[in-house]
Amino acid sequence: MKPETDEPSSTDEPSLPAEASVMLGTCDTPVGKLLIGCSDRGLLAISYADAAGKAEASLKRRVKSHIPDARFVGGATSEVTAVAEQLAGYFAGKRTAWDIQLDWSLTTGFRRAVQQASCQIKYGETLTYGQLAAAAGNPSAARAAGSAMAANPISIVVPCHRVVRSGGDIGNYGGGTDAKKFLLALERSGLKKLASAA
Amino acid sequence: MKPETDEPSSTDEPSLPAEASVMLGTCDTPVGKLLIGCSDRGLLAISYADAAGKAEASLKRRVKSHIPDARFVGGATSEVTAVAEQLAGYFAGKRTAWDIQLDWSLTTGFRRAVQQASCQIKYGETLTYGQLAAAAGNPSAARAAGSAMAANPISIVVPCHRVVRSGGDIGNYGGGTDAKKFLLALERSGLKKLASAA
DNA sequence: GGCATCATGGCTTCGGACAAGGAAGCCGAG
DNA sequence: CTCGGCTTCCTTGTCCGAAGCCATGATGCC
Repeated sequence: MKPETDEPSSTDEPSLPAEASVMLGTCDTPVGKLLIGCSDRGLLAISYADAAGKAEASLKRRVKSHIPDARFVGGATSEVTAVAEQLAGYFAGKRTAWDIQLDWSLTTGFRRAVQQASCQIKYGETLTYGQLAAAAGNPSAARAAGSAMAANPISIVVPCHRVVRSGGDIGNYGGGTDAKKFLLALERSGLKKLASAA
Repeated sequence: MKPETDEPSSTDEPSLPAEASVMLGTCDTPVGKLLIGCSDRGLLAISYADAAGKAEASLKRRVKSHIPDARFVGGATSEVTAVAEQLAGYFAGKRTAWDIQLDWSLTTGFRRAVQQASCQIKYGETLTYGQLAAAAGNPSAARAAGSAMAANPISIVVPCHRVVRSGGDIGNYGGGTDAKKFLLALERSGLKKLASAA
């Protein structure tokens, strides 16, 4: 092993394939059309689509900034359709948890910690931005937790809609407060449905 | 696999041990005392020691900034002594190549590319900063290549002393220009010795 | 209750200041 | 005239500091 290795032997990144493909797709839901992005490592992003291709361009830019050599492939790949199916189940009130491998590549640092902490909030329950910040390790970083939620790359599956203001207010939401209300109502009714079924 | 994973499943870093130990040691050479740092992944750093512990503190800071949870252990570990032995052979004019696993963790981006490219320069040969920049992928970044060499974490083994000015000038060196001259002379005489032995 | 106000913390962005260079041009010595 | 030495103006990737941003929270006032 001479040290004169061309590029690799970086010992840092685990020799990831020079070219990473990211599969893109969409999905229609009661809260609007969603963009779905999957890498070979899991679900990378879910974001709200808009009429113009603005959201998609924004998503692509974001991916590029974290995965410089990403290559985008469209069409309904199995990874994307699997996610879309679980989303359909969720919006039908039948699914209360996800069975999806997540790829956190689009986020780092405290924000990632907050986003991962939010995954602990169970279906139908809510937490305060301050409580979430505490769960992520810094009780006084409530506002930063807000920023983290705003930067959530995987809407709905990473349940940022379950985080509300401390005053009882519902708080803001990237998809609009109406969407946030809808999701929380959906989960409440889903819980009732399950309870009555039992 | 629910998405609610506490911390890991980051899919980004390959689940490295939360605590990385870095072994430190020293080595006396004709160009002065050297600091040697090894991680469990290979040789991390070689830098010129100074009378005060300034160089060591600086090295520790640098390690900390790239490997936040690094823990330093002193003493002559096998990794460090193995490096010291190869250095002794090199300064005795008997060794012309290294058999050491390198850990590039302390450097990134273009600088890492330049430093890795410099490893292609063979014993006793030299390259221009501009040529090196070209080899690293950007022919017009000669000055940036200089910065990269100045930031070289692994002196001597990553042969930044083999890079000289285009005008024929020897150029600068972290260990002092005298040390650079010494190393180049050592390698020239080493080549002659090998030639006469053959 | 509703609202203005300040405090807060992490992240992003930007502008400027570096630094182990290079090439052109100018000048005086030989 | 020619060449070494010098100045001047490129050049480029990083680092550093400052400023701004925000999906909040607690307080005080009406």
